[in-house]
Amino acid sequence: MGRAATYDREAVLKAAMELFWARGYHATSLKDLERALDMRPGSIYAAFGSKEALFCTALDHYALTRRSAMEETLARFSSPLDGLAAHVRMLGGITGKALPPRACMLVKTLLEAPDDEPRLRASAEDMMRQTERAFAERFRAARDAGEIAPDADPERLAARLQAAIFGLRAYAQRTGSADRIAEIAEDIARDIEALRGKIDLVDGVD
Amino acid sequence: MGRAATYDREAVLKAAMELFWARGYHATSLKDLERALDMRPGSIYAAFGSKEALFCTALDHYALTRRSAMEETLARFSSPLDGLAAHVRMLGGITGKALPPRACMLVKTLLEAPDDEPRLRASAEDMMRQTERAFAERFRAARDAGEIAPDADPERLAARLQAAIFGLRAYAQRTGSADRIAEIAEDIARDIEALRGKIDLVDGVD
DNA sequence: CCACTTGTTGAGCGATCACTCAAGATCATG
DNA sequence: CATGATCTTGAGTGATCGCTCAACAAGTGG
Repeated sequence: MGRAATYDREAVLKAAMELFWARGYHATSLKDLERALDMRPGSIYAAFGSKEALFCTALDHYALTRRSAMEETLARFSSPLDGLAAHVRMLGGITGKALPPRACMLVKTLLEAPDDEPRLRASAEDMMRQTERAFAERFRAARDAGEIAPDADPERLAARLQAAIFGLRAYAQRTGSADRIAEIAEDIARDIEALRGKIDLVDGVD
Repeated sequence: MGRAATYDREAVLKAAMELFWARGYHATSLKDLERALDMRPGSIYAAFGSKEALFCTALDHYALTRRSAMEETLARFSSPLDGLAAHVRMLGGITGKALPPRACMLVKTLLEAPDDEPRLRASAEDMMRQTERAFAERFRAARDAGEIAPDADPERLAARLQAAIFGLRAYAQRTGSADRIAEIAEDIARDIEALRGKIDLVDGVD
């Protein structure tokens, strides 16, 4: 059935993701990719079609990786609120260890992509919306379980959480201080847990 | 004394800033700049030296503009805490009006600049540090005035606030909804004002 | 061993990149 | 008006961009 491919697609995608994540779309040239993937241009184009398509595939790979890490964390807690708080602490803690102190690749893509590159932008926006929806579902579950006030707005809480995480990760790229980042993550996590306290102000006065 | 320059340096810088802000450093070509500035390459290079130098100058212009807007807002309040809260509300409110729903240019630059472009990155980081220091000073003033708890950490609060603003602006680029952005800004502003309440938990129980 | 299919290679394509510089345009002054 | 100083112009520089494709390599089935 012809010659077998000599590269490991998973490993290649991971290398491409790492390079694009570190340098961004425009600042990454095919020469850089050839070196990082140890592939010649013909092979790259046969495997992925174009630089843009390769980037989108790498971005997908990134989103899937991060999403499964998040769901793993969330699943470890029966309380939705505790799960979300743990997720934020995880994001603040891994910086400098498993993850480089680098902003979210989706945010970097969103901020880098000009209006005339709609595919990259739309791809990043779409995955962000998915994550935000997952946040909203957890907040809704917390509300239904009576963890937070019944008049709490899950969508608003989800938007606020996502914005806070965007900021946390962007700030992580600004400073090298792992301690500061862990502090900010801790603050955000406590704000989530504090939603439990606000329920007392509403109907805990009986 | 020779020929006088035909362009208005202030207007040209503003146009360059707008273009770089919208499209980013790498995605902005000299052809784009020639069109936006209505200048030919020779004039651009005579006036600014290089694309990188022009970007840095435009970035300076951005930082100065935003910084003066911030100080104007802060000066309208005798309470440091109220000033900071108003600043955040201002950032959330102008989106879609005076300002486009676009992430902070400093953040965009920080996230776009790879490690081999240290000048852009260092420039953006430096201005961010200045803003963060200004935040810390206001929090310190609030503490000295007894507005917030005496054991509050101004630097930590400043870092958290800057991260929150980074996130707010990045999220603004993700969604077109001015209402959502205003809501998030309102949440952040209330968190700042709520620091006043926490003082009661410490020494307000007498 | 041959025919066939599929993967890899890398020189090289046209386009575009940031940038230069000799020539021309436009001032103030003599 | 002539001169000198300064600014503007835009064709053109070499380098690099993303990408192609004919030639070659390596596998399978007969």
